[in-house]
Amino acid sequence: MVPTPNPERRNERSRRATLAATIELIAARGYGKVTIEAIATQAGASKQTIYRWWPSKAALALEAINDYIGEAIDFPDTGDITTDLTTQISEVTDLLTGPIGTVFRGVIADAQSDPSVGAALRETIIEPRTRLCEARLAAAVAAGQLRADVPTRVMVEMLYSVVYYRLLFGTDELDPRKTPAFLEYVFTGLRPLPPRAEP
Amino acid sequence: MVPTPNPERRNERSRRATLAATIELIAARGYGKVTIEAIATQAGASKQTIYRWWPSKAALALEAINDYIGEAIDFPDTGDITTDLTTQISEVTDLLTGPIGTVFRGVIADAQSDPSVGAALRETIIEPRTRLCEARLAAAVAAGQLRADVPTRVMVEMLYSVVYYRLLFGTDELDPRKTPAFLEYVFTGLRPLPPRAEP
Amino acid sequence: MVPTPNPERRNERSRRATLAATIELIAARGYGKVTIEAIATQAGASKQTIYRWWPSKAALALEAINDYIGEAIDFPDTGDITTDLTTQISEVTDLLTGPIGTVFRGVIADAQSDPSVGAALRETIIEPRTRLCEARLAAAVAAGQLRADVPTRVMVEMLYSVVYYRLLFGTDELDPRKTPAFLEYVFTGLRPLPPRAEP
Amino acid sequence: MVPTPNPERRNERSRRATLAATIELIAARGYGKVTIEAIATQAGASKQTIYRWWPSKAALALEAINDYIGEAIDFPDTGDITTDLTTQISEVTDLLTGPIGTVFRGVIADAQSDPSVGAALRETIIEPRTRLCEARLAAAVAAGQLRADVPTRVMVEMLYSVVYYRLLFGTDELDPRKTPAFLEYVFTGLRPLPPRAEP
DNA sequence: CCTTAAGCGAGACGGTACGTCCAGTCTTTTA
DNA sequence: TAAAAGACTGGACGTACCGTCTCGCTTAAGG
Repeated sequence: MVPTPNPERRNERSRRATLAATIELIAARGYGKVTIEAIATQAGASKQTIYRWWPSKAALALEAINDYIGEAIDFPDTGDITTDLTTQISEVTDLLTGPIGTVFRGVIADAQSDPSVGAALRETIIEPRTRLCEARLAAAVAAGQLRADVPTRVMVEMLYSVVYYRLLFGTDELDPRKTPAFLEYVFTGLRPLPPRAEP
Repeated sequence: MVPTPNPERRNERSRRATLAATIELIAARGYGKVTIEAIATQAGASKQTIYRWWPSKAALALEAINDYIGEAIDFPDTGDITTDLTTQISEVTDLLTGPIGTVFRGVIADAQSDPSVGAALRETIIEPRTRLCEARLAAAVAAGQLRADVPTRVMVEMLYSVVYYRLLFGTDELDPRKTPAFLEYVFTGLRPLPPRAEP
Repeated sequence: MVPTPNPERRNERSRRATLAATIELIAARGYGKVTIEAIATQAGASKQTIYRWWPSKAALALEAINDYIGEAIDFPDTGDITTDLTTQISEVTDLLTGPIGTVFRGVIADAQSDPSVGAALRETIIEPRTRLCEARLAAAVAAGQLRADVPTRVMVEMLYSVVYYRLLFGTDELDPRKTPAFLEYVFTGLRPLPPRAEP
Repeated sequence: MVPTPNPERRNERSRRATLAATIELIAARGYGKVTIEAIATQAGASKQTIYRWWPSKAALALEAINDYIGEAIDFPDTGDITTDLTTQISEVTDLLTGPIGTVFRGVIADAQSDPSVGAALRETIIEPRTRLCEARLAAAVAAGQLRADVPTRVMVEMLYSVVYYRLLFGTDELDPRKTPAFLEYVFTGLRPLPPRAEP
């Protein structure tokens, strides 16, 4: 590593080229087959410059993702939690179906062996978005649209974990069109539906 | 690789030592920091012998896991699906909290870059157990304990994906004691509970 | 470095190719412009293999020289020290005019910064040949052809240092035809010659 | 390199500090272990400034040597060539025993790979001093103290090459007290001394 | 019983990428 | 406009593993 460089003097062109090269190469060859040397070459940067600003390929990929998806997209709030979650989960599913999905899978993979990657992953991606989602869910609870006795954090996990399960295990297709049905299952539960009251 | 070795002449002692070394080393140092050379040394085997029987570290780890957990544990069937799933999910959670969890996370990580690892993972671990679970769920559906209009495959994902989410992201503690409450959420759904009918 | 490899299992073909590549490349590009990577590539060897057997480029070059010039050429002994030294010094001059000269200059250069190279240079090249020369000079002293009050080691230095001076500084041409005159100067000294006795 | 800087605006303090740092660091760590970056840091100069005025570490070292030893010391002329050479060679030996010796060895080393360093070395150090020495030797020849049929350039080499041989190979100690005996060998030659005429 | 062919431990090999270091250039700021 | 500071490209360094390859040694089977 390099001793505490000065961020003000950083070359922005080199930074952008490096992050772009990271996504391009990973999307094209797969995370595991991309080396830092290849990224450096593709970006027209030197390895030293990369190591000056990022400690690992995973850190690079993580920043590339964050740059790509931009500011923490505000959670939609139309007043109806079902509508809003459908929108949101579909968007996430869409995103993970494209090149970012490949990059993301690689970062999650590296996080399994490198705790600092796991921490960075949680801090820069998972937790901020989880908190936004929790806030929206809390509002829905307050509006009487959701149970008050289920921790919002657990709700978030119930809503999103299936997406990651499919992303990582490849057992089922990631398809935004499945979102509404899935949400209905989560909201209504798996118990048999009671007979509708007759009018 | 070596051209089709003869499994009958295989040295069982060497095989066991290798699988044991795999789990020990991965549990001790983490999946990513364990090399095949280290496993060979620890097992008193030669690298050649390992490559003769396993194509990759992930394949080795996968077989080590399967050997460790033994026969596909039959899904319990007490007649009550809640009881049975509580038992089963708690057991899985327990397992993934120990050394096998570390090995498993490594295999999942490698599966993200190597499709053949993904396939092997699904075929030897995920799918067989998923099918057992689906069968039990189908029985519960038939017994009127679960909705008939939700694919059992989706039910399995809803029940287990949260465990893997926590395992891989480390956002929440893996704790078997949380299983009953979680099951209640999944079965009853997140909508507010209707007021109990007065007696 | 690699932990004490077993010389018996060494690949002789690889060793020869590496030493040959060393001389070829240094002769073609100059010592300083040759990298170990280039030698490895040219020899069809891997860097690791080179580092397994040689600690540095200089060590490689030194062994290449020794292999090239073969066994310590016995010092000639015709009975006449002038004849023998003429032969010997001319041969050394010839050798240093060719590719070996370039390699040799590089090793001497590295010896200035790396004491272990200096030691190896003395032990494998300088000292063995110095001792052979001293032995021949001692015989000449015993035969009354040379002064007995000058240490043979100093004689060796007086006889050979000019060759290295010219090799390293490039102040004067290295030309074997200059050897007889030079020897006459060293043997007779720089003082004016006394007038010959008339017959 | 920078296109022809204006020497008049040069910062003399920076120049001195750089040359001083060069000698200090090389004396302390050895020529090969000193980098231009280290010299810049030690001198409180920037790398750019160093590259503006010197093309290489060797050029820097060469100028440092020349600054250190000051004006080309005039060759002494007492009328007796033996006395004068003893003085001169002893001084050179003394100089090369100290820090300048280490710097000098480094420059000679670099000259083996970089012809421009060799040229600079000859032009700024070797040749000027050689010419002074040749002039003194020519005077001695004219005075009948030395042979007229030996080129003075060869005499210079015979007188000084042994010093460099010992400096570069480290085969023998550089000791000014050995100078008189050595001179006697060179002047009288290695042939056995004829019996002194009886009085 | 004795060959013989396979699996085995050992470890050297060609390769690839690692993360570091320094050369030499370029840019920004200060005096 | 020189100089200090230091980020930059480029490229070699020496290391670590990969997956392949010989090499003897052991071991079980078949002639």
